[in-house]
Amino acid sequence: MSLPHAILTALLEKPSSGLELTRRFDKSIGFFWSATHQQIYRELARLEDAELIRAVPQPPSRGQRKEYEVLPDGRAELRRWVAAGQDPRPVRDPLMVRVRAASVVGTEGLAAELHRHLGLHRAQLEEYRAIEERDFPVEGAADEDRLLHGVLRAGIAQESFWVGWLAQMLDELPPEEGE
Amino acid sequence: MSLPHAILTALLEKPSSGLELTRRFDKSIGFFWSATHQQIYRELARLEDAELIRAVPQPPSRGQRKEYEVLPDGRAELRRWVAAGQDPRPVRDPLMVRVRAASVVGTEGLAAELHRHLGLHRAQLEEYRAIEERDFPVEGAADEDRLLHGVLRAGIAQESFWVGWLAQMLDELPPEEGE
DNA sequence: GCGCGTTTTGCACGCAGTTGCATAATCGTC
DNA sequence: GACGATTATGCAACTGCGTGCAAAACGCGC
Repeated sequence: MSLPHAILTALLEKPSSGLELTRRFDKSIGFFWSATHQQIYRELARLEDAELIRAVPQPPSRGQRKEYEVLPDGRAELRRWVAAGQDPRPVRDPLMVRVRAASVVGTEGLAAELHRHLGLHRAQLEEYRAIEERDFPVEGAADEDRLLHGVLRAGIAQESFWVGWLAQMLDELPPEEGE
Repeated sequence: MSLPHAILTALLEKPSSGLELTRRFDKSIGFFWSATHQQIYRELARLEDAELIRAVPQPPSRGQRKEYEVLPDGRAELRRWVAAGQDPRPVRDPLMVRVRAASVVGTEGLAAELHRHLGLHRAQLEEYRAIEERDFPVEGAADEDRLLHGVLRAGIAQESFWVGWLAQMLDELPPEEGE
């Protein structure tokens, strides 16, 4: 259950409304924990219920912005969670299943799909690299920055791996018609 | 929705009962698409309903082994699925969320958790390497084998990445008491 | 100041996956 | 041949997440 804690983190970085959060997720935390706006609204309501966050006083009504901020209990809960243990979640990679299936029923149509993924991962890699240049231009920063940079480096390494792996697989794959 | 196709693949490699499937999942396909026995039983029932697989004739009763095999329609469906497109699922990595949270509320307790993960990934890497030595001792095999070896190489690369990344993060992290 | 699109929040439903428990057959042991 | 442990299948309830849709406020144009 990481979503509530991802939201607490985002709100500590900057108090926001549901929609703002959704947008910030799309280009930072969401790289590692994606969430739709409904998930976020639901979770904000739960966190407010649990009194870990609160909406800054405003006339509450539907369709009206509600700005949330983290309460002391929320910060404490996040601190507790950072130290808590949690096993890595089991891997679930449809592409690997697909390749395995192809080894049984034939590789027809597989190359195109690998190609498409290659493009997607290349694009993501570019995006990460751009963020790195923008946010971490020099080495030797503060502890806080080193952690954030570390997370970004993980993303870059993962995407680099996929780009390399997909290229190699496409190389080894018997060519298809219409390529 | 990869589970039914993972099961079809496994059944094509070798007709099996539900429990056998569960066990084979735990040490092959399950590395990339884990599943519990309940998921597998439910999915087998659905696949049988859809007439993609069938139970080889036996006195059907509870607690009695039911061996399943893939029907022609099932093989066709799997072939169709291999060529189908599917976007990579959004990443969901609790550990990255945790590190990011730590950059806001402090790293207390984080090192221990990173250390634990390092151990787990090291162990998984060992397991993959053992499988590689056992199943793919030499290069230049058949197409089918090259695909399977490719999937395994992906697993090895991922685990290697984690081991390296975690070691570096632990290196950079300020040391804690009681380490 | 009225209509209309946009922004922001939210509900309802369904599916995939997990956990806990139940039930039936089988096998070993004394 | 009775008992308990193990094997094998399955049901029920719950949770997290995704999709589709609705509803309230706001902003803009005329």
